[in-house]
Amino acid sequence: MNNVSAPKTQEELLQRIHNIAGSTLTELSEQQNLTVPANLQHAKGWAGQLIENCLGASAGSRAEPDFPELGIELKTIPLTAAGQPKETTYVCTVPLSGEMTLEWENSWVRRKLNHVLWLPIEADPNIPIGERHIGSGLLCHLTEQQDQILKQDWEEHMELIATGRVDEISAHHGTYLQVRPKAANSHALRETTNEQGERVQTLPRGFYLRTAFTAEVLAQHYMV
Amino acid sequence: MNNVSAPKTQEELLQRIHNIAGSTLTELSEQQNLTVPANLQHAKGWAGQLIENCLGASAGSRAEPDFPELGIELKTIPLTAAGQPKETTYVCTVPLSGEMTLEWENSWVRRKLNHVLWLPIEADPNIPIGERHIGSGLLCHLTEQQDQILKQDWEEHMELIATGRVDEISAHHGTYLQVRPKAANSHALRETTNEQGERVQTLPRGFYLRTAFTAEVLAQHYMV
DNA sequence: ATGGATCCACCTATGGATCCCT
DNA sequence: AGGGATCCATAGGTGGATCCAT
Repeated sequence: MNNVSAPKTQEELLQRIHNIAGSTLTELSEQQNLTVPANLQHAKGWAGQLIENCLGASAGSRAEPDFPELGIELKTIPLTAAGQPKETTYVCTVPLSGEMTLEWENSWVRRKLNHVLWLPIEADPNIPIGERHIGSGLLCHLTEQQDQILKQDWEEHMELIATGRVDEISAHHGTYLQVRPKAANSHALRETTNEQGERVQTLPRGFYLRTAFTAEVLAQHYMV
Repeated sequence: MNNVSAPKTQEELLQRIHNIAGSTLTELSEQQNLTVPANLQHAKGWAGQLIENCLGASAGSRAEPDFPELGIELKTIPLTAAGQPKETTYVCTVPLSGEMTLEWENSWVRRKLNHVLWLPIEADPNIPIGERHIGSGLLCHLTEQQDQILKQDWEEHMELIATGRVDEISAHHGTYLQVRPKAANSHALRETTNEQGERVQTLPRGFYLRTAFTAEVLAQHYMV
């Protein structure tokens, strides 16, 4: 695998995005001397990591945007044949122990989402993995309205988490932001504190963006 | 069956609505000397007609509101256990031949919907028919916004109908107002004119309100 | 053929489960 | 454990079909 250096400026990043727009995953993987998996069943994050490599994102970083110097997070969006987001978008882990930010403005979720480079990728199951095309990237800040709705979702989730009631949260909650399992399997355990203040084990969770949110992000830019 | 006289004023109608609010279908049917069916499978319109009788609506009228002197249409709304409309609401037949109104303001749909007495009825399948309660009636005019959206839906449908393309309309079309089959069965036929101006047979259709519309009507009044 | 509506099979949206890499 | 995500069974929504009375 080639190690591409980090882009030094936003302009450099946008140039790289422009360069790969229209490429297929096969083309990108050849640049990286990687082979394309026959299916994504056992390589779910493959395309995302391939693109991170191509763009010089800092790999495996924690609690930081993918391009820390630029403060920009990269998110691929798998699109159906109809051009709609096919899947929800993982944002970050839900804090279940340790100190929790209780102000939306300082939260991990908001820091990740405030400045995002959205990159659509074809994901119609009829298209072989290697032949799927990369679309045009969109660099977006949250709109006022999106920020308000995400804030409300996040505050409702965090209220339950902070009071030891994370097990009451289901994926049905939240307009844009969901809480869902994020683990190797349903038996995975992580420490947290229950309503009585006792240490107990629970399933690890992540924050996810519903497709309604990402669809809206895309729609905004179709309208420009 | 008792023949209840038509209410002479809007106040009289509202008084009758108030009187039956909270009653069960068994109570109403006893007043009318009718028996409650075990299920609605072979008596789909039973509750609606029972209530028309109780209120003195003019039976089996055509192209007119249920209370012609008052200009008021009666619509029952079946509610799920969660208080949401369970079914779409039939409005009227789609004109497939003869002269067609092409102005929303004069349309049959708008004349029926502009002034409606909505009457919620419990319709949770776990509740036996006779034990289902009548709710509180809501006498409503269309709001400006509802009128605009219905107008747009209706115009889009009528454009296709008037140009002989009714078969291109599916129930997926329309924000609030749908066009769906309205017939004894899928083999029923009715005369219409195709794109070439020839007389052909097609399935009879009706206009229906989506549950999104009736849910909004109810929600407006919860908010008052 | 209109007015009163509900039935029910299908299909799709998605919630919960899972997978790889570092 | 965190970051990259997609898989897939199933519940729920609803589109098309149907039913009775007049």
